[in-house]
Amino acid sequence: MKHLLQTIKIEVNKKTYLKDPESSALGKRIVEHSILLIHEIGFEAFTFKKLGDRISSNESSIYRYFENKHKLLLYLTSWYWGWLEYQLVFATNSIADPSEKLRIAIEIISKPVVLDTSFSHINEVLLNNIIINEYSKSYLTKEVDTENKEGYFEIYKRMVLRISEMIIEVDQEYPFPSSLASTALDGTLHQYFLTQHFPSLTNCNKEVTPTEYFSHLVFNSLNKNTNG
Amino acid sequence: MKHLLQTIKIEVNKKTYLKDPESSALGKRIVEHSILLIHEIGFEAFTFKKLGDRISSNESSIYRYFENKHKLLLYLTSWYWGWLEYQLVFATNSIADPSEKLRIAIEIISKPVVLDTSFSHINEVLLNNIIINEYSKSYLTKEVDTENKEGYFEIYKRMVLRISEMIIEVDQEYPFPSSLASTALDGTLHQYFLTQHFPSLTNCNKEVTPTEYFSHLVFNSLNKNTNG
DNA sequence: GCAAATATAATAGTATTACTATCACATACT
DNA sequence: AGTATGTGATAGTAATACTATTATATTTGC
Repeated sequence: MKHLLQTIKIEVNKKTYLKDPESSALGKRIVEHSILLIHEIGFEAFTFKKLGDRISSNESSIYRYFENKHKLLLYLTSWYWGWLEYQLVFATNSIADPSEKLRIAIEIISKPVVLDTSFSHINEVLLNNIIINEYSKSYLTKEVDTENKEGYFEIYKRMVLRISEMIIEVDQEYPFPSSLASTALDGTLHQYFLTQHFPSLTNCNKEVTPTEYFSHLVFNSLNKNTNG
Repeated sequence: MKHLLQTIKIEVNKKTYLKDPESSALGKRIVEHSILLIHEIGFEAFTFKKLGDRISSNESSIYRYFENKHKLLLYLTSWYWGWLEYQLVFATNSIADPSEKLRIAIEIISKPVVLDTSFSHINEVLLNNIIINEYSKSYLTKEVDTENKEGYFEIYKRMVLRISEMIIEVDQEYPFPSSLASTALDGTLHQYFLTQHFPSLTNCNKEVTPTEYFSHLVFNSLNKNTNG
């Protein structure tokens, strides 16, 4: 599996970058250290100037890779969802039983992220934290409809669609498969945020995982046999 | 009820403002038009200079009411949650049956907002839209822990706590009351956002309301009698 | 191994933002 | 009438979010 993964490149929408950061050492350093720096100071305080200083490179050089920090965020988040989608597909592909498949899917999207050595310049643990803290800022903008049309959220949408299809496989009668899938995906990020900053608003913690909560939530919604 | 409401003032944390905007005509105009302008151009593009131009007043005058636009957002969002909390308490207070109480609570937090004439300078419909599009930006910051300690999110937390308590009343055994309450509150905003911008990721629309979805979700999670 | 192409770095410059400070004027209150 | 308070106008600063230009490396193609 390691060998297989080494040859994999996560495909993100080419419009997120001007020049593919995977195509050069500087590009990879930009991505690597943007994750570290955004994690450290937050997306609002993050600037290309600061990143340039950090990697002993120049602001203008970074602008040759990314139009602006918003596009960089779109790149990072797309990469993350592409990476997670890969995990999802890999883990659920061979499972025949619909319930077991959905169970594993929920586990994949809600379990704590661990480092993946296949992508050495990307720290998936910190990137996951950036997703928790910054992802919604990538779509809560006035440009969301334009950018959606341009395909910047394709991978995320595909993730929701996949989970939604798994839900339908478990219960054809369930009336809200897309909503439940999007709630699980968005809700997971939210529950992790709450454990970090508003522990009184969640029951998730070191012992109780979001996976338990969402498994309970999803499976109790399904096969209620409302006609029976 | 109208009479009663007219004497009500929604109490927000005094630290959100330097001078109470309710205390003067200019203050009310600032609040009124900040809602219109943020709704129009989004929080990122919103500046005190633009707001000053809009109300034929001066940037510096607005700075006398609010330290910065982040604090103004905290003011607006606190006001909104305070207003919604009032609706919640008013609507559920006299209900004895725990299930019915919770049902009404879910309805209150998830139904479309309509104009409340009791607060003439505040357009609750547009404010609700600002909450949907901007609320998470008020806490997805590096300052969240400090600001949380300073009480800026008290009303929101109280809302979650109230709903969580109602959940417990319906099912003492349910292991995730806080998580379910926070999922319902945050999830509602998310589902409304999806209907507007990512309709393929939700089943909510003109016919199917978030209320139906979340009622189904919550009540099917409860009283599963896992020990039986 | 050298020229040409390309990538990167350095510098400068612009418009806007997010403020702070000062002063002038208007009104309100006593 | 005199003082306090609120508001408006102007100016100024540091930082941001870029763009443009030029210089200097580095790579590559022959």
